[in-house]
Amino acid sequence: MPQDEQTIVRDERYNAQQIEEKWSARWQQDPTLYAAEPDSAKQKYYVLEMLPYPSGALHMGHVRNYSIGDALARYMWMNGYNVLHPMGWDSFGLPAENAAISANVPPREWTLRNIANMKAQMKRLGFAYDWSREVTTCLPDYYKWNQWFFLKLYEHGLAYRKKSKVNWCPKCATVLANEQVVNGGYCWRHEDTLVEQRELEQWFLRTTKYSDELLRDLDRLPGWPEKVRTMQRNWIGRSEGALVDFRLDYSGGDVITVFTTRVDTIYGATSVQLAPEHPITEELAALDPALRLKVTQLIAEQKKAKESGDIGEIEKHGVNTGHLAVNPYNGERVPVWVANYILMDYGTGAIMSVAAHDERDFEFAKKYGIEIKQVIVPADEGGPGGPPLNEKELPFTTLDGKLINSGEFTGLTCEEAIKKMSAYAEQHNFGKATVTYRLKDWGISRQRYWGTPIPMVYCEKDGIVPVPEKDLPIILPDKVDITLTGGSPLQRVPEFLNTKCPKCGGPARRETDTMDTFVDSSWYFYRYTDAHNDKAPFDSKVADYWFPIDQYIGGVEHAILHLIYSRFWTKFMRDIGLIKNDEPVERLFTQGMIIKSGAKMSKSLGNVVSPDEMVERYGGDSTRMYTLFATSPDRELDWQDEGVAGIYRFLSKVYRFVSRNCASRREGETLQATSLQSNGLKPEAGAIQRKLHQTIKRVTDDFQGRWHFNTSIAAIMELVNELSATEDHVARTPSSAIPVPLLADVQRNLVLLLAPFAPYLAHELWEMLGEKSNLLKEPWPKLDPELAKEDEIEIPVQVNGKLRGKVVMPAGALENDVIAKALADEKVQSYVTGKDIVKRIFTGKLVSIVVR
RNA sequence: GCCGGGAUGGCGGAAUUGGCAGACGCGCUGGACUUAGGAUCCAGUGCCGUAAAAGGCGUGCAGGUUCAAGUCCUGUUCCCGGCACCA
Repeated sequence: MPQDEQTIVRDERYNAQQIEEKWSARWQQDPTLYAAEPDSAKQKYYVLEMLPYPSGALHMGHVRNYSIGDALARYMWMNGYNVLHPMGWDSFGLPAENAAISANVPPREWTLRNIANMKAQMKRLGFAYDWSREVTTCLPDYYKWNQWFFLKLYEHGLAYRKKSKVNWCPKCATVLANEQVVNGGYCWRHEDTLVEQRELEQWFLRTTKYSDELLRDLDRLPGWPEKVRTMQRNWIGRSEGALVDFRLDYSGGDVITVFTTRVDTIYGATSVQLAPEHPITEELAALDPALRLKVTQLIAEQKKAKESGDIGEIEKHGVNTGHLAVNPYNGERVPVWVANYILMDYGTGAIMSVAAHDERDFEFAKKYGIEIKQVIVPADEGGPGGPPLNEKELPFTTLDGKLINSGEFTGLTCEEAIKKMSAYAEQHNFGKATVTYRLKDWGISRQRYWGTPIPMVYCEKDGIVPVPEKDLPIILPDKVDITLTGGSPLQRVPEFLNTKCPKCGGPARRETDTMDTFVDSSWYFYRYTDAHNDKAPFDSKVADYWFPIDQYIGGVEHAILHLIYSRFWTKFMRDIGLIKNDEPVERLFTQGMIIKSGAKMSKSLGNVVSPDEMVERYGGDSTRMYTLFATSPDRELDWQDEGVAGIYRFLSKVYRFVSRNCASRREGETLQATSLQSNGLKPEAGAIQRKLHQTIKRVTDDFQGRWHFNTSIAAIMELVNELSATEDHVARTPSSAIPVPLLADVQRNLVLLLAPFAPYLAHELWEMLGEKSNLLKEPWPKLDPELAKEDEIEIPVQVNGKLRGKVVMPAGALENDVIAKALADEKVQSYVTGKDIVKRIFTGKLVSIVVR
C-alpha cells in the first residue's frame, strides 16, 4: 500500500441499506450462526420473546419487544453462554377466517403468506433467531401434539365435557373463555361487542385443579413483575370462608347453602339472599306466578348490567319470596329474598345478609326495611369492646372487632370467632370452612374452522370415545366452506364429520369444534427445544436442559390469559412426568406500550408508524436502536420520527469515525492493546481510555441490572462524542493525540459495545477494523476498574445548602485537605468571612459548610 | 371504590444508595465550510435577571424532616393501566 494511501481521508457516507443487505445475505448463508449448541459445556441461557400472531406485518410493538430480546441474546452470546433464542408463529385464529370470508383467500394460504412476509421483516431487522427451530402452530406437525396433550388431559380426567352457560361472541360466532371477556362483558377481540350467554355443551380443561398451586407458586417467582403477580392473584381470587346451610322453614324444605367470609357475623344475619338464577329460586318461582314474574325481571336487570359492564353499579332490587330460612346457629327464622346483585357464578349463588356489617347488605336492608342487627363492636384494647354503635356508624365492616349478642361466641374477636364457628358448623353437620376461587375451568371449544380439531368421536353405542394416539394427527381439512355462518364449519364437511368408532367400528361422528388458540401458546416454548421430534412433543431430557426459560419478554396484555394457561400446562406436564420444572418462566419482563401523539397507535387514529417505512428510510439498526433509546423498556414509549433520525445521525458519525481511523488498527496490530497503561499517556489520551472503561461499566451494568438501555446508548454516544472531539475537524485528519494502539483498542471495544444494539453496523465496522472472527462470539469488553477511575475530581462546595463554588482535588484526597481548599476558594470566602462556621461536611463527593 | 405506575426545559427523557437537577437525543439560535445544503463541523440553549456578570427562582400542588430532598415523611390534585356488588 503506497504511503499516501494511508493519509487519504476516507470520509465515506454511512449507507445503511447497502450494509444491511450485505450482511443479511451473509447471515442467510449460515444457518448455524444463531443456532443453540446441542451438547455444550457452556452454561445455557434461554431467552424468549412472545411469538406473534401472523396478522400480515410487524408493528412497532413487535420491533420493540424483539429488540430487547435480541440485545439480550447477543449480550449473552458475547458472554459465552449457550443461548437459545427461537421464534415462531401463533398462527391459528379468527383473523385468518375473516380474511377468507372478506377476501376469499384460504386461511392456510393467507396465514403462510403473512408468515413469509413477517419473517422477511424480522430478518431485515437483523434479529438473531435460530430459525431451524421455528414453530408454526397451524401445521399438523405441531397441532398433532395439541391433540396428543388433549388425550392425556382426558385420560387424567382434566378434560371433560359439560353443558353450561358459556360466553358467546356474536361477531366471532364462537364461545369465549372467561379470560377472553373483558371490560365487564365485552369480547377481547371486539371491544364494542357484548358477549352473550348461551347454554352449550363444551370441552373444559380442569385448570381449577391447580388453583391453589397456581396461586402459591406466584410467591416463588421473584423474577416476575409484581404487577403481573397481583393481576394473577386477583384473577385466581382465592377467598377463605365458610359454607353454612340454611334450611327452608317447611317440612322437607330445601337447604340453601350460603358462602360467607364473615361467619363471625352470622348472629346478625337478617335475611338470606338468592341469586335470580339459583335453582331454589327457580323452584320457588315455579310455584308462585307473581314471584316468577319478578324473578324474570331481576334476571333481565342483572343480565343487562353484566353486559353493559356496570354490574358494579347495578341499582339493587329484590323480592321477598315469602319463605323463611332457619339460621342453624340460633334457630332464628329469616326471610328469603331474591336479589339482582347476587351472582350465581360465584360462591354458592346464595348469601346470608348481615346488614350491620356489610356495605351492600346494609344498603339493601335500608331500602327494603329489613332489620339491622349489630353483632360486632369495635375492639377496645384488652377490654370487652365498645358499646353498640349508633346507626350513623354502621355498617361496621372491618375484622377489628369483638362479638356481641352471639350466644356462646360472644366476646371472641372476629378472627377467633371465624375459626371456632367454622369448626362448630362442621361438628354439627350444617357447614364447614372452605375456600372458593374466582378462577374457573378453561372452556376450550370453539365453533370455528381455523384451529386444532379436538380428537374425540361420538358413537351412538359407545358415547364419547377418544381418538387413539396412533391415529393422530386428525388433519384439519383444506376444502371447507367457511363463508356460511351458524355452527362449526367442520360440521358441513361429511368426509371429516363421518368416521368410525375406534371402539366398535360402527358409524360415528367426529367432534367438529376446534381448540382455543391459547392451547397452542401454552406449551410452544417446550417445542422449541426439540422442534422436529415426531415421536413426542419434545424429548424430556432436552427440555430439562433448557428449562425454565431464563428470560421471557412480552406485552403485559398477556399477564392473565397466556401466562396463566402456560403455568397450568407446565404443572400438568410435570404431573405426567414430561418435565421436572414447576414453572415455565424464571424471569418475566413486560415492556411498555408504544404511543404516538398521546394515544396508542391504531389504524382508526391514523397514527401508526410502519416498521417497513422506518427501515427503508433509516435502516434496521436505527429503527430497533431507537426503540431502545427513546425510553427504558418498561415504560410507555412516545414515538417520534425525528428520534430515529437522531440515531441514524449517531450511527453515521460512528461509521465515519471508524472509516477515518480504522487504518490505525492495522498499523497497531502488532501491539498488544492490553499492555496499555494509563501512566505515560498524554492527558487527552488518558481521558479517552478512562471514558472507554467508564462506558464499558455503564453498559454492562445496565445489562446486568435495570435494563435501562436508553442510558447505555447515551453512554456510548458520550464516548463517541469525546472521541470525535480529539479529531482535527478542520484538516479532517485522524486523531493525533491518541497513540495508535489505544485508538485501535477503543474502536474495537466501541464496536463490541454497539453489537447488541446495532448488529449490522457493528459487523461492518468489525470487518473494517480488519477482524475476521464472528463478532457474536467475541468476548464482551472487559472492564478494568483501575482504568475507569478518575484521577482528579471536581468537588462542589455548598454554603448553607447553596452551591457557591467548586474545587478540583486529586482522587482520594483527605477530608481536611478538601475542606481547607474549599474554604480557601474565593467565592466560598465571600460567603463565609465574618460568620461562624457551625458545621463542615465532606461526603467524598461534596463539601457542605454551614455558617451562622 | 380498590390495587399498581406516573407527573422533571419547547419535546422524548437522565439523575441505581438523600449529595452539582436537566446526562443523551430531538428541536431551536448563531457561526464555519459551501454555488447550495435538509450533509458535516463549532458555539449556545431551564426560567427570571444582566451589556456581561452577580444574584434569584425551579422537578404536579401544600406542608414537614435534613447541612442537603426530584429522591424520605404527611396531606392533596391530575393522568395512565388493571380490578371491581366476588359475599
